[in-house]
Amino acid sequence: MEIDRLNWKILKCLQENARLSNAEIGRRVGVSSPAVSERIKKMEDLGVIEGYKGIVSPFEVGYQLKAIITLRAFMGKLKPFLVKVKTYDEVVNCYRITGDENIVMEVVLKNQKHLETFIDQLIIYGESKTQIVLSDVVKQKEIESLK
Amino acid sequence: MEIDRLNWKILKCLQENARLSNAEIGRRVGVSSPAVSERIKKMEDLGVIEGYKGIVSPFEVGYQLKAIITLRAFMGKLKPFLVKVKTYDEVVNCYRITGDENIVMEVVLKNQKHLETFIDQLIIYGESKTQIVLSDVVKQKEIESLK
DNA sequence: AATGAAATTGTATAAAT
DNA sequence: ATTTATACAATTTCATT
Repeated sequence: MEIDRLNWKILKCLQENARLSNAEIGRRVGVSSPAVSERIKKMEDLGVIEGYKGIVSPFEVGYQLKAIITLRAFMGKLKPFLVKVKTYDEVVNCYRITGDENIVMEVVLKNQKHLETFIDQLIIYGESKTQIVLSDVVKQKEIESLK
Repeated sequence: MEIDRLNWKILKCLQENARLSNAEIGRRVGVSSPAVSERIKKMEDLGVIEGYKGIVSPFEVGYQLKAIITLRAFMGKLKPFLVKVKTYDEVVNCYRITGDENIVMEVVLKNQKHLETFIDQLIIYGESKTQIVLSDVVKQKEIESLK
């Protein structure tokens, strides 16, 4: 697909604030609202835009801890884990990766006790390593046009 | 703050599709649109809602590789890195963590060559380890009410 | 592919329960 | 704190260029 300069401007607006009206986006990028609407629809249909997410602060709703947990799955345990991990409310992101560890997860937790019970659930699937997140340095940075 | 059942329903709607109108959210959760509007505004003001992001597919816009890169910073190099990392378009998430490594990053890249040039930029800051992402198992899972 | 105009729908503000 | 009423604004559809 051809993402022209105008579409990139629209994507920038939507990545900054997905609840902007088409009219407001139109004003910012210099076209009419039906034009914005049509371009957005096309990018949705083509999968360039995957969706629009309201970002909830885990901290403000009671998740006081964030951790990065890697898992080195036991033989035959990777596939069952890939199914199970989708059911954990605590896991906000999970990737299958190359290397000694098979899995890396970003996890939100209430407190140490919650962390302990969560890690206990992992032991049947493999060896886990936990690193506590001290701070978010970069948070869901916008995707930009590659040069 | 008290997030009641109604606010959780509204948050669920917004996390699924941030571009839903207040009227549509009202229909789904069973209240009028001004009620939705006021509750959303309050949650925004309190920081429960951090924002609304349009999600762009890195793959569809030409980033063919995703990697998890950890960095063990050299003495005195962590702080300069924390400043520098915010300027990299490739880094979509970056956390400071406990443990041997100080930093973990989620990075999007065009291809192997791009990965190489990116990693080369890191060598002045510390020792990096790169793991290629094979698949997204869980992707920006919604935050749910803790029981 | 973008605009302009008409009909529909949504938003914001106020007053009232 | 939510609803209803109202005025204003935005969205969608369609005809036009």
